Amino acid sequence: MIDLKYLQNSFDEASQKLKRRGVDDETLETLKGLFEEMKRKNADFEAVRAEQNRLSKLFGEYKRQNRDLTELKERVDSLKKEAAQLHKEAKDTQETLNTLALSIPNFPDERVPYGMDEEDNVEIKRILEPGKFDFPPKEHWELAQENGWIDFERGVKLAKSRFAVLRGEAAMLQRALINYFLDKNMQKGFVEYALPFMSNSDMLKGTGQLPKFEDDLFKVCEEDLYLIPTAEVPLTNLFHDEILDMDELPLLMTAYSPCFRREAGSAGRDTRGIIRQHQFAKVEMVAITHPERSDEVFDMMVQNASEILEELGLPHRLVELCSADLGFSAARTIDLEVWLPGQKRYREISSVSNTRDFQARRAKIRFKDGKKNRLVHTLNGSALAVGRTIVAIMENYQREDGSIEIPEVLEKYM
RNA sequence: GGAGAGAUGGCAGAGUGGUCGAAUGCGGCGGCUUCGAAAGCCGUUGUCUGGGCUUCCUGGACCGGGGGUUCGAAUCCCCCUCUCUCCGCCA
Repeated sequence: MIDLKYLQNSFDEASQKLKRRGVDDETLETLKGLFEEMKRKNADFEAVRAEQNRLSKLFGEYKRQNRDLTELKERVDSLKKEAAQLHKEAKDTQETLNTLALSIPNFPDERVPYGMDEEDNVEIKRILEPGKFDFPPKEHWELAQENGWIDFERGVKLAKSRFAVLRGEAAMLQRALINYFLDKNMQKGFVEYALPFMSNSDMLKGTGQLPKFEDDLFKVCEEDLYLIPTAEVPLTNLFHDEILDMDELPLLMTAYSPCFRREAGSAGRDTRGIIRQHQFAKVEMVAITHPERSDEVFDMMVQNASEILEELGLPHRLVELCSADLGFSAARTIDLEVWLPGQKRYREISSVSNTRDFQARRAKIRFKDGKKNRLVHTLNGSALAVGRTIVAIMENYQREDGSIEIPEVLEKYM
């Protein structure tokens, strides 16, 4: 959630920033108006309630002194009525305000380039040259077929479309990658967690998936539980509604999890292969930092993901997302895109975001700075998406006969 | 799934209608003591939010969540959620 005080005090600046993300001035005017109205109504209510409290205290005294209570009761009764009315109004306004505020995306960082769509993302650098092939490289689904690695039909039979089954070496490769990624992250100081793969709605509100993006989630019937779309949700919310000690920051956490996404708006996209599945494996990094240190941790996380790709021998590039392509909670995001020789293009394999205090405010994650409680910064990033890494290895390590080499760093994991 | 017990501050745990934002203990923080430490002693110590003459003063809200009774609710009533114990079932 954005800082409403900041919106109130620096409206022009704030609306300028959000306009770049497609939030119109009218919405922001409404939001600001509601905020001010809420404050006013609260003040009105509190004044009446203060008087009511004062008289109620008197009541006890009068009674002990055996004084006549009729007049006092009348006065406090009418105050009570008035307070109830004002309280209801204040609460209604608060709720309207809340609903609207929860739907506003984060302010983009000053560094974020302005853009209309993903075409306006800015490439920062390329790491490793794409390899040369003496034969036309195949796409991963062909290779999957030839090697018996992925069973698409039976995945669909077991669940529905966009589910697949990994078999034999492919399944082993997935297991190897998970272990390799976790080891790498731990070397960088991340602590490994094993987490619930379901979260309740409060947690999903904390990280920003709810209430706006419910359609993207799988919900468990009859329970207030959702399958997690990323381990970012449970990792970040580990410290939901907690006040941390400043000297335990930064908290660096990593976890493997399956990720479940309905891909509601993606009908028809990437229908072949396992680029876009309802369930995929991912190893996630999450950091909870002091607000002044989130930038350096961000760089470290991008560096870490890039290093892993480099060790795997996978050519990739870093892309700074433009304002239009930023995720809802992110102030800044760098995507890592891996080269797929079969598709002859770069595809997202990791995404590192700094949400600054946006999630922290929603999830109430704070730290003690002297006497004051301040909001932390939260960051998340994949290191890496396992399914897409398998795709990348298949396409980059394919031989002319269709067989697939295993990257050297993974040998001890297989 | 059946039966019962419970949910209070960082933790433990009192509080059954007003003077309770809440005893006490532990922990934390500050000080005294000490060469230093431990022990001991003294003091301090919840969160959110509004206002003000903004190292301080002051209003409101919060005792799992929601509603109700009452001039007044942590305390009484109703609903929900969660936790624990026992039994059953089960990886």
